Parts: sequence; C-alpha cells; structure tokens
Amino acid sequence: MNTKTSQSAQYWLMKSEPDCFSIDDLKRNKVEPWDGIRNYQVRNMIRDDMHIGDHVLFYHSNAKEIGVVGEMKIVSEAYPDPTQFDSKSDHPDPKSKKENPTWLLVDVKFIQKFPRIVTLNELKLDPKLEGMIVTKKGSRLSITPVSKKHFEYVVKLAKA
DNA sequence: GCCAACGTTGGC
DNA sequence: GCCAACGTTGGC
Repeated sequence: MNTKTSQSAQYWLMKSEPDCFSIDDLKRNKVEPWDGIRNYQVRNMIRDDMHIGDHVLFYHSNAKEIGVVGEMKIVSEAYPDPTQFDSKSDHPDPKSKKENPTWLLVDVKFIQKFPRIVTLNELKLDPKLEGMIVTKKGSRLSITPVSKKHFEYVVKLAKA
C-alpha cells in the first residue's frame, strides 16, 4: 500500500529586501533559487513542511514601502543552498560540509505582481488578519506559514 | 541611523 | 547548562 497521502497545498509568506531581490527581479527571472536562509527554524520549515505547489506571498522588508507585493509558487523541494560553500557569497558558512549541508533552499516561481502593495500597517489594522505572524511585534522569521483564509483575503485586498 | 527583539556563540 | 556578549533582522 502506498503510504504517501496527497497533501493539499500550504500557504506561506516570504520576506525579501527589495534592494537585494524584489518582486520585479522575480518577474524578470521567472524562477529563482531562494538562497541565503541562515536560520534553523526557517530551514526546518522548508525542509519538513514546504512542498511543490505551495502558494507564497512575496513580502518586501526593510524598504520604503513595506508589505505584500505579489504572489509566487514553490517549484522544488528543499535542496542544499550552494551559496553556503561560496566564500564570495553574502552568507558563506565555513562550518557547513558538502557531505552534510547545513542550509537548504527552494526554487520559487513568479505568479503575479499585485496592482498595489498591501502594506504591513494595513495587515496589522485589519481584524480579519488577526493572528497573522508577520504582523506580530518582533517577528523576524523570513518565512512564515499563512492560513488559506488569510492568504486569499490578502490577495483580494491587493486587487481591490 | 536607531534600537527592540530576537538568535547564536563561547567562557565558565 | 547558564548567561553575558555579540550579531542580525527589520520596523520606524
């Protein structure tokens, strides 16, 4: 018997500093390896809980305008992040060994850039989005799970 | 540029 | 295993 059960897609929010990698960069490249994850909690999530076909909100952090700017999709399972072995990359990790890489990444695919940004302030103020992790004070995880309800509501807001 | 809120490191 | 010091994230 096949022990694999078909799982329904999950929903996420992923942060990026637009000065480093923006929604427009993703739109141009179509598919991009989401490298540079150097947090164990986030690594474990992408390794254990993230799968091909999952839906993602693209979030601009550390920017003039902070908030959700578009949508993308996960198009690979987690695999070793090559930048950890590259001393010239932004986040080399000399302690990580090629036989047993510490850091993983997933490939993401551009779906759409929203007609407008849904700002963090807007997310915080909307009672329908209460409990969304990114709105919580001190939330520093670059990837967080989002409920299907919240995801669909944010997309609706972006197009309103 | 400031600083609060974390996460990590390393001495003990 | 504790915890101070340090580094990073990211809103403001």
